[in-house]
Amino acid sequence: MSTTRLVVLGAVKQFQPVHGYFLRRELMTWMVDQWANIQPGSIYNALRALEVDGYIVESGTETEGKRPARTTYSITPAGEVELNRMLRDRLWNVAPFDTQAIMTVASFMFLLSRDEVISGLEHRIAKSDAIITSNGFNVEDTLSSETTPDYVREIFDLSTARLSAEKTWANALLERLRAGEYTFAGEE
Amino acid sequence: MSTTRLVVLGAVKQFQPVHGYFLRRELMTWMVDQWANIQPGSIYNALRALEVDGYIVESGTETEGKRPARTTYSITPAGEVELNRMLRDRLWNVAPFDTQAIMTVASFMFLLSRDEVISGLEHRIAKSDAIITSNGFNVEDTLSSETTPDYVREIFDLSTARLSAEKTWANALLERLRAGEYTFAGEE
DNA sequence: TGGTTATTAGTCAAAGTTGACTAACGAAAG
DNA sequence: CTTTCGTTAGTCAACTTTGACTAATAACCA
Repeated sequence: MSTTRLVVLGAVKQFQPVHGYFLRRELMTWMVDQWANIQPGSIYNALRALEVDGYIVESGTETEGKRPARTTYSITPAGEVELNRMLRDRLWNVAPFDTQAIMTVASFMFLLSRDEVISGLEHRIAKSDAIITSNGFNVEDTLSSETTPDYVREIFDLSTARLSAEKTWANALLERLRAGEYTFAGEE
Repeated sequence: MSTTRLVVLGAVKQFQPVHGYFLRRELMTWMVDQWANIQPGSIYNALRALEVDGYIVESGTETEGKRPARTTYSITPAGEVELNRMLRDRLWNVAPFDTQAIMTVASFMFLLSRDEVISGLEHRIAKSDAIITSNGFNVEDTLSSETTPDYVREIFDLSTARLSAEKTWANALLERLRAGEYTFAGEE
């Protein structure tokens, strides 16, 4: 399932009952449109698709004056399950060239419990170390291979640089989470 | 113009006359399918679209035995201009959440001259510093704003972490480029 | 020598994305 | 007081992406 659907489903959960235009504004203030490349039109498409799949339901159609009608949506129990599954997938899995997973985690981590997020981040850090090591061997192979061009090493070097940066960020966040920053699922 | 089209156009330039399946294999050994999320089907679509726009032309249709026919393509003068324009755009412009531009630069820099790439990387480093500074002010604003949730700071922090990592990578590459590593346009 | 798998080369329907467009309303400016 | 501009709320046709599918040949292996 795509980032767009995860983002829209997560936002519906937080603001339900909610209509498309509200999500559009809200996602902009979170900068989600920036890092996930979500254009307005995609939000309405995601809402329709999520409804077809039974993850959200239409919970009303309001009309203020003669303005265009607003269809509002709410999450279903199946939607809650799917949302947690998608979020958990992003939290626990690290891929060498996936730049959106960690952004999704940063934006929606509070939908999981503090304990799970802390464990997940610790696991991400370990997994990142493993990928960094593997990137090093890939660079060696690239340089000694006759079919792979040498500059492919730059792609692995960039992956390594980014994963290191994300590790630094994750460590800083971990410390703040352990100190009690932010509010997570089941708190208050 | 999208990353897919840039990547396909750049690869056509390097291997012309070239058919879709060759590009598919070649882009895989460069890991382009990984960082640019390019599936096989997208390559054939990009080739058709680039032809319609006049950036490449069909330069033949080979048939070996009773295998499926292979349509081969070559770049046009208009394609060369457009390719340089797109590449230059990625080299000289930095955006806070754009993760593909620098990957494209790493993969296709040798299509520009060594001097331009060196100047462009120097400029990218300066521009990244500016965005990092601006991210800092954005975090301040986020924390003091009543409408923007506090965790949006994590998104800016991640942007800063990544830009720093890319700066480190660019500096290391710059040193090697100044020392003569790789072969660029107009060399040999 | 016959069967299975891998490689070559691509197509296509379904799904998702893009960004320009409509259309009503409120507020500000001249 | 009316024209202009921004905001609200969403649609839609054109385009791109996805990934499962076809269909032939080559390679392996018992």
